[in-house]
Amino acid sequence: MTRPVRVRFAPSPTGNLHIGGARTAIYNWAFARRHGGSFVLRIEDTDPERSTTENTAQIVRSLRWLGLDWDEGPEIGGNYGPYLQSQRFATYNEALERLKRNGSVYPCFCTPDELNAKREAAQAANLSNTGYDRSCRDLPADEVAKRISDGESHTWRLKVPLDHGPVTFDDLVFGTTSFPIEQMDDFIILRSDGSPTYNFVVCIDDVSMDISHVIRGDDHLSNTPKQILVYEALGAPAPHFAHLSMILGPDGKRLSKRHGATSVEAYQQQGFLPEALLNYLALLGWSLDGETTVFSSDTLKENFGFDRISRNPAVFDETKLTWMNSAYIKAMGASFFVDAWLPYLQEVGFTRNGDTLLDASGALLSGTPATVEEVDADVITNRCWYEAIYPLVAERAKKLDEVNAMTAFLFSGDKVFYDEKSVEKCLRKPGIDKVLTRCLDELANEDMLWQHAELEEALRSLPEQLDLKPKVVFQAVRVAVCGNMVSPPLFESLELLGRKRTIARIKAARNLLL
RNA sequence: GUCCCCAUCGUCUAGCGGUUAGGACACCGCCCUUUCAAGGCGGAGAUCACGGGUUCGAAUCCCGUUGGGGAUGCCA
Repeated sequence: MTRPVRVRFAPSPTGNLHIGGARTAIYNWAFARRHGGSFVLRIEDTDPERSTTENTAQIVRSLRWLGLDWDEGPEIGGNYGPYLQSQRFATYNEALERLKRNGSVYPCFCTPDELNAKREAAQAANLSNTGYDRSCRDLPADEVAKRISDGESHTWRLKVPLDHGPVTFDDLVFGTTSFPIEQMDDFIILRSDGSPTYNFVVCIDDVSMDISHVIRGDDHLSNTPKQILVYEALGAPAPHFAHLSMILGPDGKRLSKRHGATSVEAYQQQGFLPEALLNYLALLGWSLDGETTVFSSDTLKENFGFDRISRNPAVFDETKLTWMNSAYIKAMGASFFVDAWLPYLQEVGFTRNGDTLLDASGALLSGTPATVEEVDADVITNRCWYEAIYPLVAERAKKLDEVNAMTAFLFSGDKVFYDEKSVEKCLRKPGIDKVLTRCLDELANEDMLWQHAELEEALRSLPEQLDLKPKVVFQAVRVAVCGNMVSPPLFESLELLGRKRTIARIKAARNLLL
């Protein structure tokens, strides 16, 4: 009989969702979906000092943003709740009482200071085992009863069975792993303040939530034998374990804040698409076939398995993530693009008929940014125009946050922010005023359709007529209209800008030269 | 110190006894081109950490060494 697949992602809300946590969540999710099982979200908030509800909400938001869904969790409930560890203390107490009755735990009256002293002494003496010396393990029962009734501060420790033999388990990623019992410490499962510790509660929860597979970070590999001992004391079957190797920073050290952005939220803000992050993270330690790098979450769900998970730690390569993101932008299509771009438009207050002139750093020079509602309304009524921008930026933008700068010239009315270097190089040259004049002549025809093909048709012969290189002519027009020698394709840009503004800008640029 | 884990191009990886060691990112050329990109084509880049075995044959199996990571908390 194989029991139904039930997996969980159990972050502790002491910060927002970390890249490493996100990958763990993705693998849990993919495994559950692959096997038609359940994916449970459990919040490990037993440390009231560092846990906040805001962090919990942020983690939930990030997971959702990534496109993950779960079957049970704090905000959606389920048959195995509550899903906040802080609300499960009754379960932990009950389990502890059970362990007290069957003699697998004992009270320890050693103070933290004593323990520290012993530990330091053991380390100084180069002892092979620097764990607890078990001095409280065999205290006479009457003494124990008296000290407890006297109210003496004490913890509860797991009584490791000394004749147990090595603790062995088959890790789905690392294979058979074994720990000598002599190394196992009689670790604390209940603190002197009455709160249970991680290695205890995690077992209780996984048992009572009927978790079949524990998929988590490699940093828990050495905790696993401890937990197996707890399962055994409880008389409960241990789940299967799958440990995932760590994600490292570029320096080969464990990924942390000092490596820069490490939260999912930070990548979201930078303009990464959830599909791209998910794809990249999925590939960081797992491979579909060794060849395919871009694949959908459906493909992941259908193919994920532990047999193709790598055991070595992986360096997080933001360059490759960025490339992946650009691939997703190229493939997403105009409609999804506009939806994804919207928040960035709202941030600067761009609208089709706006006049927000920004300088090179993105600071407002003149004009009035639109409100969020106005941007919203504008995108709804001019959806086609916004979607027409997509092909211009799709091949250029690697991240969404770059799109505003790329298209700012479309939102500044008749004015243009001129990049000084571009003006010097492409505009302030002898004869350019004539180029612009001729250009205006060609565009003066009111009957001409203002579309890129017609515009190109109208201007294509200009270089030959003026006996100039195409580059000289078109770069001049580009700077006149866009303010910069680097811009999206010229004729498409003119089309989007419109007849009136294009002509106004070229005239303004010519006047600048005269 | 002790225990556990890991080791293929700069990076992510494929490989699971016989391959010219494959792919992707990044990098370098060339082509395309009115800018920037994108795209196409090509290139360089890995004595498979090192040393011993086993085998007709080892990146693949075994042992050791070195290096890295993790654990060793009244954190999770």
